[in-house]
Amino acid sequence: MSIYESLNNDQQKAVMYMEGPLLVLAGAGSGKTRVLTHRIAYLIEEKKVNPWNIMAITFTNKAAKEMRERVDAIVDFGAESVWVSTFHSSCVDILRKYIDRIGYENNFTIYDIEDSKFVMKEMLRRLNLNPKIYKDQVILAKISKAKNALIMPEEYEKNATRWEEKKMAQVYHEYQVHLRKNNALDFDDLLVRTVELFRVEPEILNFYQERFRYIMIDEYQDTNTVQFEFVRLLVSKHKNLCVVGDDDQSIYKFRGANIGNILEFERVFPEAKVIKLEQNYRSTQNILNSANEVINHNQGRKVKRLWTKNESGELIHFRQFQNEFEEADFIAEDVSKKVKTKDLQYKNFAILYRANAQSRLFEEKFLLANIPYKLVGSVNFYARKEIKDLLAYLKTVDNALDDLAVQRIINVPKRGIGVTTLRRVEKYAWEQGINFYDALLEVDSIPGLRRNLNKIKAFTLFIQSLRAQEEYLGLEELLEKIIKETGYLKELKAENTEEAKARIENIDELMSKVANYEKSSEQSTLSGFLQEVSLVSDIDSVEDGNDYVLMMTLHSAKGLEFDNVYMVGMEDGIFPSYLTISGENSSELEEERRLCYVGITRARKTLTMTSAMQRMIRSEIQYNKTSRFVMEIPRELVDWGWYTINTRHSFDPSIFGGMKLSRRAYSAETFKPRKFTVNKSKSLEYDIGDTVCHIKFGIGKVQDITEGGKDYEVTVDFEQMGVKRMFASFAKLKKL
DNA sequence: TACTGGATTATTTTT
DNA sequence: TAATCCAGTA
Repeated sequence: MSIYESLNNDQQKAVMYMEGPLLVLAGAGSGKTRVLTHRIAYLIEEKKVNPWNIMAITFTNKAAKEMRERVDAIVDFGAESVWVSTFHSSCVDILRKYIDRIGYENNFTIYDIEDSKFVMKEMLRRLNLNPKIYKDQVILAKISKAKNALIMPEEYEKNATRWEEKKMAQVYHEYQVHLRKNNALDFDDLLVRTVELFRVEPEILNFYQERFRYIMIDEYQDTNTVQFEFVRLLVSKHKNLCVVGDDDQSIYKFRGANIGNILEFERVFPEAKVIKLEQNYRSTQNILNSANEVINHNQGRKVKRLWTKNESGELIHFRQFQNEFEEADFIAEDVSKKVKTKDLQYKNFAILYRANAQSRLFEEKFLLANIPYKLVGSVNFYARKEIKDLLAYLKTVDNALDDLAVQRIINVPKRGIGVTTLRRVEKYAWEQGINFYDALLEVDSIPGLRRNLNKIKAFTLFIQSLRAQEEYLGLEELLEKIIKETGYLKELKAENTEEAKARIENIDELMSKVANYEKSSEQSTLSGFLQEVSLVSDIDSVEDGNDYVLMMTLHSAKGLEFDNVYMVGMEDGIFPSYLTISGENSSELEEERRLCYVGITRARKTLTMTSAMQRMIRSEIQYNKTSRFVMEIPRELVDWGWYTINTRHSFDPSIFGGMKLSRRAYSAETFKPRKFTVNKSKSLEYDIGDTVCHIKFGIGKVQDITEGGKDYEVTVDFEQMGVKRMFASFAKLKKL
């Protein structure tokens, strides 16, 4: 039997249609990834297309990785030469080869948002603009928007009518000048510069047109104008384009995603064929019907109606609570109960919320209930301070052209080199037209630095010695050396706070990532590692093997699926968010509704929506109505519970006394379930009868230890909290 | 230069 | 609530 027989009719059509541009309108859970992977297989095996000529583009590394694995699994030969990558990494690969044609050097650095902000702040200061009016974030957002719409500074200037816009254009221009001078690109530039390269160098474009004869794009509804142009240029020769998307799942308009790309696909490519995939393989009938009804309240969409052969399943559960504490309590208890009684795994559950700030309470409750969880988002691993510091050292050693990296670490740890000194060096570098680091090397000729001469020399000496050693030291050893000789770790250890401990763990994790990189890549170089690291996001780290409940925003959940989903904070003012209902802009409300649709369709078996009547928001108590989205679900599809009167979960303030998490962003790392699997083989450092200490529950006596499937389960009688059972590796008990 | 405290200000964010 | 920024002080 051929692999294509397992596909339904529409899927087969989508896989086999080869006559020009194809738009696959794939509803949630309709097997779009299957279509893409099978299409790749079909091209290679039936159409005898050289795998080398096939390009598949996704948005996240995670999606790319998954697609790669699935292609590997169904294609016998040549799968590894298929180009499967994200927009951004594809562009990086192209630019590393050819960006010198448009006035950069091929070893450019990539700025993340934090870097851009830092640069922007400095720039605004230099331009003497009032930071009260010119806010770095606002300006960067505008620049990003312009870039995503492929508007260059010159054009921005031309379009500007009002005075502020003219000023804005000037800032945009300056910012680009700065980037170029530092041989740096921000995320948006990766796309913009590639398009520019294609436009000015036809033979390079031609090369890639010949190379990528068959192009496939996933999540097409979230492409922005630059991405579209990138694709359009590439396919304009052979016209073998297949895009897969769902206009109902377009949720990144605020970041420049152009829903017109999908809605007007047929206009841009008049010969295009459209195939709809409406059979859903993921969810129950009830979940699907709810999703259909909700999304039906939107105007201006391509009409689709998902159906499934799956059973109708449970009703949608809705529970309203007095306040947010009860809400979190209920969910923690519900998960716990289901895991115990129904023999489910933690990884079958996900909690989805509108904004990251909502995660805190759930973390606290899950900690207390001993439920392993992983928080996705909020702070990207590589954006954490300690990680960025160490990476900045590596960058400086690798290539001291990156002024930003040098400036970041010159006084970390504290070397007594302050802002005034830095300004002087900067000024000197500016006047001489040299790099910051090179200016540091000429410190003797910089006026007004007498007192700090030696401090600076000590720093440059340190960097030079690291560079000298880079050649024969491995990456791991190099990093180790930096950590040791800067005293970075020592300083953190001395702090002895929860936060410092979390940072130390992150550093350990970085070490293992470096080690991993060295092992997995054929020729590991410092530059290679730094590049790999610059384009990863938090969601990429979610792996199927680990057993934990996932907590994330509705946005990050796109593309994922779970047996049991909780959508929390279903209140008007939270979701849909306050700003979208107060403004009379219905298109923003529609985007929120699409977000809701995305949330609902993540669920395979059960969906629980919760809301609180009362909620503390920024130290103010808010009273919110139940979300209009909940009301848009037909009444008969919902189990309304007892609507609100649920005495069992009444709020007991004593539970919260002294239990605040030190810091949200770090706590999740502290409870990495990774440690779960690792620890099992080791025996425990404590035994029955020992006195142990738990970071939240305090001191207690071990009553029992049993060996479970993956881990030891320990029963402890705590002085304050009473008897608790917990997983050993998760609880991290310390013997006293 | 480095630290402290008061004022200020808040979505969502694949890279 | 909580993070960030700036001004004033040690």
